Amino acid sequence: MNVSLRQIEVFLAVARTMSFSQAAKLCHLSQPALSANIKRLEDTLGARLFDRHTRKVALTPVGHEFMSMAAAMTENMALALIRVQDFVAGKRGRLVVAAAPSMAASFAPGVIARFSQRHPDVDIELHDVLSDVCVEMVRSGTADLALAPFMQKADDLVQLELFRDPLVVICPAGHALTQRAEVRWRDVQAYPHIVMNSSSGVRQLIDTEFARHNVRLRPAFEVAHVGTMLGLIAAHLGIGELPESLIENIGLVGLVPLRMHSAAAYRTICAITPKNRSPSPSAALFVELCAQIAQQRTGLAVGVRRRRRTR
Amino acid sequence: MNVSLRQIEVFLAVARTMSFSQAAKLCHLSQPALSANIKRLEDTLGARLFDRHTRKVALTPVGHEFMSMAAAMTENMALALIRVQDFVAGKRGRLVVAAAPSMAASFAPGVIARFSQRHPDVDIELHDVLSDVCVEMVRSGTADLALAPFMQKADDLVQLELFRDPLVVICPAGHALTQRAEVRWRDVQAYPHIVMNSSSGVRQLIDTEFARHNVRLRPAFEVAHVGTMLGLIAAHLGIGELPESLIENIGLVGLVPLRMHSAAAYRTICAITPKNRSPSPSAALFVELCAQIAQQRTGLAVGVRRRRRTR
DNA sequence: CGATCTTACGGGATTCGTAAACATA
DNA sequence: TATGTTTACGAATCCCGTAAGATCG
Repeated sequence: MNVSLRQIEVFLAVARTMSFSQAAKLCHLSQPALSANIKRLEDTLGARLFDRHTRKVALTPVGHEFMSMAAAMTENMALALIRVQDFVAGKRGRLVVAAAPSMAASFAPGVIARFSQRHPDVDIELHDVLSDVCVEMVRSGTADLALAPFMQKADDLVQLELFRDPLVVICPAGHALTQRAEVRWRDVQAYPHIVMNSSSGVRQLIDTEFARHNVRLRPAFEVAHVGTMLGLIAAHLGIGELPESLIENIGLVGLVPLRMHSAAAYRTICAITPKNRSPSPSAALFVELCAQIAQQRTGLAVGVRRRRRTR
Repeated sequence: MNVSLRQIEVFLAVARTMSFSQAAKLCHLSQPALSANIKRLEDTLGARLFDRHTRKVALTPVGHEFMSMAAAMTENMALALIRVQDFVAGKRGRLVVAAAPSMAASFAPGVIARFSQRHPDVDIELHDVLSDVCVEMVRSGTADLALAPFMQKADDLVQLELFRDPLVVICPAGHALTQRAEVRWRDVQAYPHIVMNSSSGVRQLIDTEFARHNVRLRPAFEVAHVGTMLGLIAAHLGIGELPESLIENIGLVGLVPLRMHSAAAYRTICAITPKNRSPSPSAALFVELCAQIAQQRTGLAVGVRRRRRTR
């Protein structure tokens, strides 16, 4: 028993116009072709759907029954297809974003705001977790994408580079370093350090950089939270390095951020997606938007400098 | 945008088996043909539904979305088709039967009982109205069929003859006529008559028969209801003719029914349906059952006579 | 006679199956 | 290498449109 959607459509046209020839025009079919469609449908159902008299066409009882079914069916199908199309267009759906703490605090909110504005029917879920967890969520499929620093040796991931997130040295206001024109790793070495504990991505970056410059790290305190670090620094118990993004939206009271001179003192922030799985359309659009905003952000920074110059 | 039911079916097979080749077997298709189906579906939707790796197949997010839609759609379609099939098979539906008073009191209930037993999901509506109204209900489509006496000049109706409903003369017990071996119209003439008023089908039949036998009707009373007639007869105010069916299920107290000798003293009871409109399947089955039961009824009547003879 | 549905038949698009190519564990 | 999907191509099928036929007002 096979009833095609086309047959249902044709049937409804006849039922509405009560005429084979008019229905044929509506369906862009020749009248005999439409007749054949109805005939096939009637054959498969095993009953006549229309009583054909010479001048008029009328629904049989079976026709009436079939019509209520057919109308509901086509309506459902149309609605369902629109739903799927909206999903494909990224207008609808659910999007799970995993963001490293620094991104969750700085870059992600802006992107999410723009995205929600453009795609109000996409439910967005933001997980602010450590970089490693971000990547793990992407790998396991728990998250559609992650905003996190670049990961070495991750062949199963697509890591689209968005922008560089430089490290800054956080000092108490009036600290000796604030007098310097530029800060180098060896300048920093002299002072006691407040660092994040080793599960943090920032800590790993700092360890690498210290090692690369043959500078020894002197951790005065190992903390888990940024607030703790800032508090300790404000109390003159040491200085610390943080990604610029992490303090981007924080008002520093009695603290000064200093750019590092080293060109390598940055993390590359990426939009990370699984390589072997297709992204959801909304995820793809989200990544695209991330790239756009990252570009604008870089461009704007340059623009600001120019403005300052021209003043 | 055109998605066929076959494509949905094929898609679901792949989604369930997570394998193109296994799904091809389920769908009785060659594997390349199935691949082509999926490809076409993906093209019309504008998105991949499966991620194909060499060893395994996985649903994309769009695939997941489409699956929930597709599963619901096929399920609805299957249920709806079953509903229609049940309707076509007469297992389900609504059946409006118009029955002349005599039929509503005698023949119809038995048929309806049998029919309801066989087709419990058919809602039956019985209208016990005068013959003329019965026919009008069939003509207008208010009723699916009528059980009523044969109508002259009704080319727009199909009148399937079911059985003959003979007239009987109702006399008070001990009435002179009860002595006779057989009752003829001219025997009846001598006595005052209780008749139904002229809107009744029975009255029309009696008038015709009296005229045909050149016998004059002497109406002592014209009544509207059978009960009234029986009461008047019981009070020895006259005698009357009624179709046998009308008194079939009534206990006659102090009254005697006598068969008329005349072979023409009967009404032919028909199942009446419209000629130009297809009947609903349940109506057709009902008519068929009427014919069967009518046949059995005639057969049984003969059987009873035989039994009496063999005693 | 005219309007309308049905039947008959040739042409074209779609879809199928076989065979070969391709990709990955 | 073995398993499983994709591509290529000839063939069968299905479906459509034109033309002729049938029926009723």
